[in-house]
Amino acid sequence: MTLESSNPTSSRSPKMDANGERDVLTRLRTDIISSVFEPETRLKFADMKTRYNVGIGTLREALSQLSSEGFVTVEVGKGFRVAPVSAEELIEITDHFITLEKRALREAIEHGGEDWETNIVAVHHRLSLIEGLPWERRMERHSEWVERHREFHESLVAACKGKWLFRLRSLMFDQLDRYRFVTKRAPDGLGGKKSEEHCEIMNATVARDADLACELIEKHIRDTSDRAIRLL
Amino acid sequence: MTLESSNPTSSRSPKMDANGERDVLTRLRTDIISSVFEPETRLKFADMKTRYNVGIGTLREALSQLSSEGFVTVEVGKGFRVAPVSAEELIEITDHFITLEKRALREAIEHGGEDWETNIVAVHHRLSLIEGLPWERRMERHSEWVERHREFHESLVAACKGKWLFRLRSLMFDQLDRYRFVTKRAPDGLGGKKSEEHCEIMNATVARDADLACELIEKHIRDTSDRAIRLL
DNA sequence: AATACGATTATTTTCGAAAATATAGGAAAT
DNA sequence: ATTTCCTATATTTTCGAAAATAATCGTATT
Repeated sequence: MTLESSNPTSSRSPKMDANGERDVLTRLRTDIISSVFEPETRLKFADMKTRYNVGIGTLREALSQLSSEGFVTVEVGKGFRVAPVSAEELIEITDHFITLEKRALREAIEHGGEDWETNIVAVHHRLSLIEGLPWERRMERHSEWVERHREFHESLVAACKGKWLFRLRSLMFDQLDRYRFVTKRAPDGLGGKKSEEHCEIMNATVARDADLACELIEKHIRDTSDRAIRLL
Repeated sequence: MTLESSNPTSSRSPKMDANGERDVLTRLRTDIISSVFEPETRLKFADMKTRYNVGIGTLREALSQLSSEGFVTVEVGKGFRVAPVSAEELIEITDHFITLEKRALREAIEHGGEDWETNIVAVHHRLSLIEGLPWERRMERHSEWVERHREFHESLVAACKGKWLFRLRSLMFDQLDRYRFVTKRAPDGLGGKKSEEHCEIMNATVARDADLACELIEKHIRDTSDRAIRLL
């Protein structure tokens, strides 16, 4: 069995269309997360149609799903907008995410098997390849880093029993990602620190030290969120 | 200011279409919650189109939203199905809901004003009008009871600060509702007990006794869920 | 019998035209 | 100048036809 096939079912399947392009739902979500559209921006069908090269119906479907996920707001008869952001909301999302992530992590540590462990190490390695790069290179591949970072955190909790626990924590993670993005530009010099933290989290998790892993991950998330709050 | 206009913004707006009919998303969700379709049933567009008298695109939009909410599953190229149910999932949903509802209730008790209080009393009264009926009458108006019961629980936490807290707890409430429905037929004789519990919960909440209110509501939810688990 | 293949049917998915609705602009009335 | 009403424009929303895909069934081959 290859590592690839042992991958836990991901919350977001790749969903490539016939041409090998990511589908419009995924692309739109990525664009909102990475602030291609400012908060409150109207998402007109005419524009979106040309931008993503899909029909109106397909767009509506994607947009209404994103409204369920909280990325866009909808006012009947007046279309869709990118959801607003606020420091207050970031604080709340951070809080929920930490609670859920810690619960999920404990469950995963309790139930995870060898495949789960192995996957964590593999995914972490891919992440570290980018995090080890000098600042400029890292920035070039930022969108890739975002994806690897998401995969890493997901791999940690992939073995958690609760389906809804996983689902809710993933919902909150994606929301956090959007906020995390505002800190992208700041040339922190924290790259190294973050990379170290990821390593420590991985070690504690694989060593099945739930208390330590939870403590580390809480601090890790809280730190980055606090940074984002100050920049908001 | 009338009571009606002081109503807190509901998570689910009525969304009537031009003819005064509830929209397809709402109707479909209600039908799934109330087990009109068995779990795992395929939801074919041809059938749904005639049943709800809407176009295919509109249906797709509704169905993909319901998949975000967890009511239907989707397999690309093979359409939509009613999500499965299991005792295991019910246990998990109950657990999440209790956690969220208690947090939300504390926040609401802390921040709620006179409008919030008044609305609770009003909505509770409407609920009690049905719950006071003899068993047979109650069964006739069961779907109405479901709606009133939803409104009652929502009114309790309506003043909670956290938008996402409210959102997540509503998500879980709707899922619970689906499971709650399997207990409909059972002629329990618990109607009176439930009605009493609702009254006590209201009293504790309006009296701002957060500890008591949380204790009562936890017991209230746990009891009904346990009943449902046994019947599953 | 079992398998593989191709043709037929059933179903989903995509798309843009048409209907419904909201917005903007401009003339008339106060 | 402000409001009201009508017209023109812009935008959303709905719908079913057409394309793409999956399932079914019968026939041929081993």
